Amino acid sequence: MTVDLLTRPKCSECPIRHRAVCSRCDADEIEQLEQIKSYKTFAAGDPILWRGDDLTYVASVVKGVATLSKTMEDGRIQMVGLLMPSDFIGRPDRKTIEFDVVAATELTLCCFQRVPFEKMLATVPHVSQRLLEIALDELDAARDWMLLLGRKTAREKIATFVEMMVRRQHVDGLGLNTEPLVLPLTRDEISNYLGLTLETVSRQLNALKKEGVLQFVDRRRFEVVDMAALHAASGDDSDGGVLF
Amino acid sequence: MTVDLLTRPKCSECPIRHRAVCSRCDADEIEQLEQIKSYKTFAAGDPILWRGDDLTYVASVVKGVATLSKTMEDGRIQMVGLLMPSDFIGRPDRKTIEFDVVAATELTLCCFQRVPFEKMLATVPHVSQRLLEIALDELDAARDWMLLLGRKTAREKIATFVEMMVRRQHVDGLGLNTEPLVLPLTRDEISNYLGLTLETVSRQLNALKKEGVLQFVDRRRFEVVDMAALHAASGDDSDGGVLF
DNA sequence: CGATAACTTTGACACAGATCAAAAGCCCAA
DNA sequence: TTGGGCTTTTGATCTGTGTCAAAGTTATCG
Repeated sequence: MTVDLLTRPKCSECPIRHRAVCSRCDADEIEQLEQIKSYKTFAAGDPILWRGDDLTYVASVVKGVATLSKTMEDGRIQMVGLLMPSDFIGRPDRKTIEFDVVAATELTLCCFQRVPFEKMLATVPHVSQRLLEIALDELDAARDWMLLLGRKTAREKIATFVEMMVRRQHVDGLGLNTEPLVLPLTRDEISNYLGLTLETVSRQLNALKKEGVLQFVDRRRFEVVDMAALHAASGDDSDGGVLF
Repeated sequence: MTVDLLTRPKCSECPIRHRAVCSRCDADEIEQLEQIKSYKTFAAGDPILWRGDDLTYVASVVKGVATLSKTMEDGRIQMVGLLMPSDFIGRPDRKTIEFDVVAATELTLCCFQRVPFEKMLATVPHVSQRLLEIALDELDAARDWMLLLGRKTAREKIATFVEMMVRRQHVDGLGLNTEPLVLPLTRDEISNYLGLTLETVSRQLNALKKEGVLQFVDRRRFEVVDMAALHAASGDDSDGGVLF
C-alpha cells in the first residue's frame, strides 16, 4: 500500500469528480475536502481492511475494483458488495468496519480522515445529501442482489453478473465498443459474489461460451456476441436491461 | 385502508417518536412534520404499493409489520425487507417505487406527503441526518441477509429468522418474557423471505420443535425453550446474538 | 527459461432442498 | 354446527448444485 500525500492529485482532474461523494460540492467545499484527503494505492489481492478494524479513514474508489465480504466461522464467504469507481467505503458514525475489504485489482482510493469528514457531514449539506443518495443506491443494489441470491438459478446468476460488468464498464468509459470487457474477479471470487461454487461458475461461463453468447480472448477478457441472449438468460424483466 | 386525518395523533405520544425518522427533531421541527403527516391503517393482507406506483407519500411504520418484495416474471418472489415499527418506506428523490409493499399484519403508517417531506430534507439537517442513519442501518441489514441467502443452510436460515423475531419483539416492548412471541408471517411469506419453499420452512420449524428448541402454542405463537441451541443453529458468530 | 504455485476446467457422484401430491388442521361464515 | 376454503403438515421422488478428485492451463518468480 502506498500513500500519495505530497503529489495529492487535484480534485478538478479527478475521474470521479462528478459521481463520488464530493459531486455536489462547490469550489469552497472541494477545497475543504482537499485538506483532509490523501490517495492510497493497492496492488491486486492486497487486504485493505479486516472486520473489526478501526475506521480511521473513509474513502471513495477512484480507480480499480474492491470487494466487500463477510465470512462465517467455518470459512463460508459471501461477497456483499463490489466497489467500483465512485463507490464509497466506510460508514460515518461507526468506529469499526464489519466486513473485509480487499483490492480485487490494482486500486486507487481517495481517503478522507474519518473524524474531520464527519464534521463536514454535519456542516456541509452537499456532502450529506450526496452520501444519502449513494447509500440509497447501494440499498437498491443490495435488494436486487437479494433477489439474485435467493431466487435465481446458477445460469441466471452468471448472466446477471456478466450483464452488470458490461453495464458498469460502459459507465466507466473503459471498454469502448471494440475493446474486450474484463472480469475483474477470479472464478472463486465470482462464486463468492453469486453464492455458488467456483466449479459451477466455471461450468456456466463455459456453457455461455459454447452456446455462442460470449467469446473469451483469455480467462479474464471477453466479448458479448449475443447481447439479447445474455439478457434473456438473466431472468430480469425485458425492459430492465436496455442499454441505449 | 383508512385515513385518519382529523384525529391526527400527537407526535409526543407516538410509540416510535424516539426511533423513527423524526427522532432527532426538536419541538419546532416536529411541528412542521405534523403539518404534512397523516395516519393510515391497513388490514392484514392489504396491498400498500405496487411496483411502479407513484410515491405521493413516504412513511414510517408505527405499528404492525409490512413486507417489501420483488417478483420475477415467472412468479418467483423474494422478500427484500421486513418493515417493523420505526422503519421507513419510500425513497425521497424517486417518484415511483420499485417493489411491492404489503401489510403482513394489521398496520399503522405515519405518512408524509413526499414533496413537502423532500423540502424538509433539504432544509432540516435533523431529518436528513436521521434518514441517512436509517438508510445505513438498512444497508447493514441487507448485507447480513445477503450472507443468509447466499450461504446459509435451510436450518440456519430458519434459526436466524426466529432469532431476529425474538430480538425485534423485545425492542418493540411487546413479548414480555412470559408472553409467547409471534411469527408475523405465514409459512409461505417466511419462505419468500428466506429464499426457500414453504414445505422446507414447515419441516425445519417442526424439526426445531421436535428437538425441544421451540414450543408452539398455535401456528403463529411460540416460545423459545433453548435460546443457546437456537443461536447455535443460526450459524452466526458466538458473540453476535447476546441479548442481555 | 524452467519450475512451481495459482487458477481453471472437467468428470463422477452425493445430497439438500425443490417439486409433486395428498391428507390434516384451522377458521370463519351461514 | 356444519361445510368449504385456506394454511400447514407429511410423504415420496427428483434434480440442480455442491463436493471430491484429478488433470490441464496460465502466471510468477528465481
